[in-house]
Amino acid sequence: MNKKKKTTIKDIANVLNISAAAVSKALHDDSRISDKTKKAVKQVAENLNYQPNHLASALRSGKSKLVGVIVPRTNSSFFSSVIQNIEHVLNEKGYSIIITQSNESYQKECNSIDTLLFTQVDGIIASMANETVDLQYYEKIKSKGIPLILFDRGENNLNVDYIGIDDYNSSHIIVEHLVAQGCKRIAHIGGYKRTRIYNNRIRGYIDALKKYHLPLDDELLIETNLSTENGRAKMQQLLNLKNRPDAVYVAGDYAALGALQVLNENNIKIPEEIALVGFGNEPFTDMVTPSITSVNQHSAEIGRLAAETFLKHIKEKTVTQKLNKQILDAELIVRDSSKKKTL
Amino acid sequence: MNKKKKTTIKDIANVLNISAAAVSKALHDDSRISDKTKKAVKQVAENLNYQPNHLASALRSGKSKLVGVIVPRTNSSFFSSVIQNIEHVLNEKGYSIIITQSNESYQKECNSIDTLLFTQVDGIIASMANETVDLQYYEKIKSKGIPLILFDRGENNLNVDYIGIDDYNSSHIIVEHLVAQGCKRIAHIGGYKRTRIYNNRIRGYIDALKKYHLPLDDELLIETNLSTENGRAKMQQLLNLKNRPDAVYVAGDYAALGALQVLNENNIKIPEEIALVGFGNEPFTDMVTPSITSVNQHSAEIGRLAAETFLKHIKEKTVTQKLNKQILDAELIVRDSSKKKTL
DNA sequence: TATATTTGCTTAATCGTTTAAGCAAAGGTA
DNA sequence: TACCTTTGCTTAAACGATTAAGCAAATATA
Repeated sequence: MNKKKKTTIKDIANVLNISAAAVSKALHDDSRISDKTKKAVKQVAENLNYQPNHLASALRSGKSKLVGVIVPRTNSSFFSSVIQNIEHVLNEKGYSIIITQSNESYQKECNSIDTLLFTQVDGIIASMANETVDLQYYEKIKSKGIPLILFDRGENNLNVDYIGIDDYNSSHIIVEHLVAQGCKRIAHIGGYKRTRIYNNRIRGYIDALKKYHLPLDDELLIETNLSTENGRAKMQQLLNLKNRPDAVYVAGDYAALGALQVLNENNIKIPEEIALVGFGNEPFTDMVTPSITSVNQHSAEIGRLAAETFLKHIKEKTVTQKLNKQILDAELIVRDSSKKKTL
Repeated sequence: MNKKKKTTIKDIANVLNISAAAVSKALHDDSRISDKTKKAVKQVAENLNYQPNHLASALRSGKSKLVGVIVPRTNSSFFSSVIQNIEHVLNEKGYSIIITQSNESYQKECNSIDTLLFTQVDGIIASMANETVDLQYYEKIKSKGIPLILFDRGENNLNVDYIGIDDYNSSHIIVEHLVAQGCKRIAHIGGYKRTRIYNNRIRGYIDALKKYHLPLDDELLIETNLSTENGRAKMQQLLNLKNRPDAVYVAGDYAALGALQVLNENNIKIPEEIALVGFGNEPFTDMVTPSITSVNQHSAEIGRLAAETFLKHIKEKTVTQKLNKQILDAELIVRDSSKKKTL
């Protein structure tokens, strides 16, 4: 019904009999405009319910004030929290975010990048899909000269900012904890080695085993995509071994959940017979029986840092990007699934 | 490093010695441009890696090709799935979506609306925050003349499109199921009556009790915000009753989880002593022990319909909006928490 | 052959804002 | 009084695309 023409700076200018340029400057508190005019302009703007046309200013200034965020999925507490914090920090500086989900698909990720570039975002903050190995699309972002910030799932070769937790050390902490519980045959259901973070967790696992003089058994180190289904399958595989492990460290909570289900279905006592540790501290780790020990990834901090890193780029107009890692310490949340001894 | 100037249609025009207008038309397959020129233009566009400047076309055409989506939160499987399907449908038609989270806060919701309007979105698809009672900001959207589509949490008074499930009938199905299990004192931990969907669930609960000639006991009908914490508190409240219920229907899965925890902690047999039913079919309902019977809300369908409804508005250039409800049948997923009898 | 229509482009205006350049008036300095 | 600076604005050109209007050449119609 209200097919109201939107108010523009020209309308304001007409009311006050000044130029549109003066209005624009008044609204931006330019020093060359008198206080009297500024006050008048702002008053009229208010009266006419003036809303600046973002498209016009974006076109003219070359800045869209939009930031693209790419995540594998939003329905994980980790990514959701990261997003929330990115949004919070950026909103305060007048930026809006466009969220896209890759659903762990490389194809979808490429589409997302195209969409974001098409929308003229001023920067992209991303966590890569599991599938992603070809970095050509990310190079495309860099070649456009807009800031690219990676978090969680990153890649050294891209030479851009990266924010994440210390995956290598997290594995150490986990193995240390399990050893303290008296575990001697610790298995690892890990992610794919080609993904940096999972590779680090695997390396950390191997080195920690060495440190505690535990045997490194190939049967106990499994790569998978960390879905719940695969967690089930791989746990079953471990149970079929002649020499079963007495602890399983799973590199993702969803897969850990699958493992837990299989253990429960086989009436295996957790943690007495087999202790279980997950990764990610998803809310459900505290809901299931027994609750699953997991690693808190400091999602809020990661989101905040990613946003601030973007803002730093914008402020400094640094076009050259280089590998700049910000690594946070992760935190082990010990729960029933690995608490053999009352500490 | 690559501070490449972006290619514009002028660049293409210069290469071919034709006008920018001709290039624009060629790219849009205008019938008044020869096939030869079209082919040449597209070739050059490809060679120069031309990417249309979305801001410019949006400004000129008055269409940003962006759709705003407002949800209470993204880290629920329901909203995440709705979003995913909205995105899927809209992307195919050349639209991108901007997702914002209200975090159930009215203030944050208003900010989101302002941000989206500022970004010149072509439409808004929203599910309202629990807190929202003042509809003034939603009226603002309507007054801008852009399509507004509500889903899940809607409001009749706004007179806009609404897509959701049949909450009233869902309650009927739940009560019917519990009666079939032999339950005679069915409690309801519901949401706030002021929110339409929770009101419908409460009305459905009351009417279904009447239908099955069960007593309607005020003690057994509780309003709350459906958080896990409140689920715990209200379940405890029910346990403290002299005359305990033999079934509890909770209007949200997170609150149902809290109820489950309290029941487990008090060693109450589920479903033998007290049967439990949740709402929303969150993945964790299938993970906890016992698994929780819940209601599937057809998130994918809702997302698809919301997107298609938006597209219909755009196509028909219908500026006048009216209350147009699309109500889907919900589906009860029976799990251990209410399965007394083997059916 | 003369006129009408179609084809294939060009010109120029436009979307709403920002911003470099310019200019008159007021105030300050010598 | 003559000159310089500052103040407070205006003018006009962008940003990159779309599009109405126009026009010449080619083709069709009478």
